[in-house]
Amino acid sequence: MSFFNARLRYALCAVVDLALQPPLQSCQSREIATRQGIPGPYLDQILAALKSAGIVRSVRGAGGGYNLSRSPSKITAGEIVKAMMRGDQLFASGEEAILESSGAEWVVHELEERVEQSICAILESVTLEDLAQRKVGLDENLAIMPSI
Amino acid sequence: MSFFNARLRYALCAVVDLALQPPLQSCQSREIATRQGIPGPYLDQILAALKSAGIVRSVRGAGGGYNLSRSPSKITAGEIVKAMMRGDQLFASGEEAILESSGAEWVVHELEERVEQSICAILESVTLEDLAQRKVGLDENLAIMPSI
DNA sequence: ATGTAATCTTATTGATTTAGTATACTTTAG
DNA sequence: CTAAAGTATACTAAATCAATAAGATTACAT
Repeated sequence: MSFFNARLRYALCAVVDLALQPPLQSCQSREIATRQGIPGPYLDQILAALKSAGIVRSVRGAGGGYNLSRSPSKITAGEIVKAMMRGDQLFASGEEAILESSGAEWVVHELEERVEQSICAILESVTLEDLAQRKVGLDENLAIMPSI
Repeated sequence: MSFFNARLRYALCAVVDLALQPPLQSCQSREIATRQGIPGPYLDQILAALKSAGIVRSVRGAGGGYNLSRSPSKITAGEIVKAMMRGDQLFASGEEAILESSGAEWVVHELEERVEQSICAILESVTLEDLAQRKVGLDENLAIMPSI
């Protein structure tokens, strides 16, 4: 099942990682990779996709790296998810064809649409700031009661 | 993206089809297949999975077929979805391992869980009766205003 | 009994996607 | 110039998807 795949999870981790770094300072992809346990070259592909979606910026050359292109409070989880979808738009293909068919496809399609709507609503309501703050909170708890 | 795949869509169509047939009467898989435009032998596999999940019953031999094992109002879309998931339980694998990790996996996991919760809530709130009635309603509309 | 109509079971296949790896190239700070 | 970074493309092994194929099993009808 799991609607999230490794690529998306890695992207979200990477971007939360960036949100937790001091801003205005660019951060090497390898640092992110080791902190988050993501295979280095694979993360590069993901960062490239995030860049072309306008979510991160990059500075090339020695001393370069990545940083968020906007403040974490202005980036939603939904944007990351959209950036991670290869080509296949949600509901691109011909709806008329389905409507015409005498089968139950249309009703099923409506259900599917309803589910996707609710997914989008959640993802768009969660910002990177929310996720980053949540992580800080959890880390503090873990520091107080280490490995129960 | 699309959280629904062909197998699941076929299963939902098949089961809505059964809900629309006169009850207590078993219905051949081939009839369902042609009505719903599903490849015959593929539907057989799907019906087998639905059977072992206790959603449909079957009568073997000549004159046999399939029917719902409960009234459509007592079967939710969520059950169909669960029945169509091969083995991979939602959130089977070790949560502790994720919690221990210093990365952002846990926060991402929480988000994922929240999304799945909302999907389940929708799917469990929709019954086969709802879907079947909706289909009947649409078919009536289509009869009144044929191919605008 | 036997034929046949139906479900049931298992295996195979080709295409696609996933999750990486590998390699080479480009840009730029120092 | 050169080393440190990102960029780009191609490749691969494994898994999954959507079927197809072939046969086994069951039960009703005659």
